[in-house]
Amino acid sequence: MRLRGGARARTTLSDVARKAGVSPITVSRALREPHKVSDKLRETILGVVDEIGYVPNFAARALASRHSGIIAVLGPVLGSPGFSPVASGIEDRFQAGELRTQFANIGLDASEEARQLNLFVAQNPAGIIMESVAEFPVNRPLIDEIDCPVVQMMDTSLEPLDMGIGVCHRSAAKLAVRHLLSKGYSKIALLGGNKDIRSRRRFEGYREALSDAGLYQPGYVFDTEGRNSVADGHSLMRCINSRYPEIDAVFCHDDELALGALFAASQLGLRVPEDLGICGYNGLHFSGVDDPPLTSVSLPLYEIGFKAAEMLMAALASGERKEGAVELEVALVEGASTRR
Amino acid sequence: MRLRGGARARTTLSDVARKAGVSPITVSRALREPHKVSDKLRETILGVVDEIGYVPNFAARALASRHSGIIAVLGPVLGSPGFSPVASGIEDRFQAGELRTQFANIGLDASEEARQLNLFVAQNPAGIIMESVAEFPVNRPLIDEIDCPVVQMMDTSLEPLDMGIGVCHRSAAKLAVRHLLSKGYSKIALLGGNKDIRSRRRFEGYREALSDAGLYQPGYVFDTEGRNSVADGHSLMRCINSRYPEIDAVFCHDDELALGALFAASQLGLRVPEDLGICGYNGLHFSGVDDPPLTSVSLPLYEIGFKAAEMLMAALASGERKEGAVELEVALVEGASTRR
DNA sequence: GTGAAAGCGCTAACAT
DNA sequence: ATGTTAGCGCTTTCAC
Repeated sequence: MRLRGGARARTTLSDVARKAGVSPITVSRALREPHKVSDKLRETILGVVDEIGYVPNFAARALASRHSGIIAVLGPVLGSPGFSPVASGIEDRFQAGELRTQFANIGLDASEEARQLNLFVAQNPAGIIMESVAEFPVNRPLIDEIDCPVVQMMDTSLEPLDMGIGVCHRSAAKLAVRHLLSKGYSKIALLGGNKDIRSRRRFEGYREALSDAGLYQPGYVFDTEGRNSVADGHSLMRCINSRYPEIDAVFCHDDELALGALFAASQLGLRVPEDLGICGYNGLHFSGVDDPPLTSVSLPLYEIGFKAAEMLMAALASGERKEGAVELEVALVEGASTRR
Repeated sequence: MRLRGGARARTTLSDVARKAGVSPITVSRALREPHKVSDKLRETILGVVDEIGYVPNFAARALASRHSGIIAVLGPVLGSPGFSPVASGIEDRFQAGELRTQFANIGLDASEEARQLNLFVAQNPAGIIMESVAEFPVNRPLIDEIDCPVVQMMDTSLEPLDMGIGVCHRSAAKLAVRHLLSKGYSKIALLGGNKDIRSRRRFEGYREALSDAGLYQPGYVFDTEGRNSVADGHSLMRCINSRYPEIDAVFCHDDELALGALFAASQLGLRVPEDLGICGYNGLHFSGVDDPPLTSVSLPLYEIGFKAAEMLMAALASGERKEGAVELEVALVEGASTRR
């Protein structure tokens, strides 16, 4: 397989230098550190760059400078609605800087996490922001070896690797369940899986809150199979209703599951919130599609992304791998799906 | 800002070579073209690689070999449900190869398309797969300059750049509208924007089909504002109902808009399909959340992605930039939202 | 403020 | 099947 392109040689820094009558390094400076070059020269150089359409070669740049300018962002479900605000936060913070972000999906598998980490290490990333899926710090040694700052996102319950920012999923889940209890619901199901560490923390919070009230029922925990959360919530809710008609509230692992549950309830003739209380997780907005509007645990998703980026930049600026985890607050936003 | 990592020097190919008692190029071959190295040597070398934890430096590799091994995938809304099967098709085809795919969002803006193309050119991609958003081939000169094969996805109505694969959105839209007409609907609205070239093709198909029947009404075309299609469909449908209660069917730009319209209809007390026919676009599955199940124009999304990747690999194997567009079939999948 | 020299880590091309 | 040589295009370091 011929992976190279055509015969046409790309223009290089030297081409620009020759045409501008300066040395290559001056062109390099004009492009990366304009203030270090005299106004006159800079103007000439940038003119030539434009004229001959010079595009820098990132591989050469990365090789010579020992950094690629890439910030690697690793997460389990980058395409999910819940991740989207996080990504926006990250991109907004890096906006207009010299760093480029690159996203990679690691699914729910610690070994894929390791594989992707290795792929990025090969690229000398400037930094890594990750939402780890490993329950146990199996990839800890790998991360320790990495020559760049690492920010661990989303979950503060993990043993921190370098820097961390997130929420406590366990207490967030407790908050949700206690809210349901305070509204008079008592047979409360959990919808959605034991899939990764954050899910398990939510499960723990759910179990603790119910155990405290003497109402925990292992049979009321329902795992999802697929990834299309709305449809999952829908089918799961139907299944719950047929097998455990006594259940009077559901706490869902994410808002899409909750939305699916809401649709199913409506089709089953269950009144929400009278017959069934529904509480979601993440605090997404469905602009009226959810009728009644869903109660949800609102996470500062955008802020997590933004601050993760900020911590990374601070570490890069100082040149140190700092330690320290930041925990942000969550809030229960009461809609109409739990009011009674 | 110190972008470099810590002081620890990364192990290099030469380190491996020294330890294994061979020359660097032999290590390089053992890693990339194992069959060219004797079994014995290969075993020794891979042992050393494992032992000292050698990770190749992609920048050096890219610089020396003049290709980065990256396949750039550019599209307007990579996170959308409609794009997801396309991405799977692409990734499945490249699975286990030496090429890595890298995705980038270009939004709905031809200038962002140009910017991203330039960013990738700087990385010497092995190939590019793109879903262009430019109505006019403004980026054509840029693409002509690119030293690698380019596959244009989704829309066969564009002047082909190198290779193309997709469907004819105009006739697909016609198919949908004719279906609605055949079911006895006559006041048919169009939901969803004039945002990119594919949207406009659908609009053209819609207009043609209705004009042929003498039923085209410019006022029945409704543009969306936002990106959250379900919510958009929902609010737009409510607005349509209040302003044009006579409308008896809607053809939606995508299935999520259609889903939103379906929810709104149900809340408005409109019976689907009796009072209102709804037809979507893309052929996604909502597993029972859509009740009644939506009629939709089904596109071979996965196949488009898979074949785009295939065309690219064929071009790489032959070393030529081939020309030629492939048009795939679409099908109208009748649900219960247009049956009457 | 500008330049010369050296080399980042790897692979292509050409030996042997 | 393995090695030698040269160089990819840029940035670092140090000199002026």
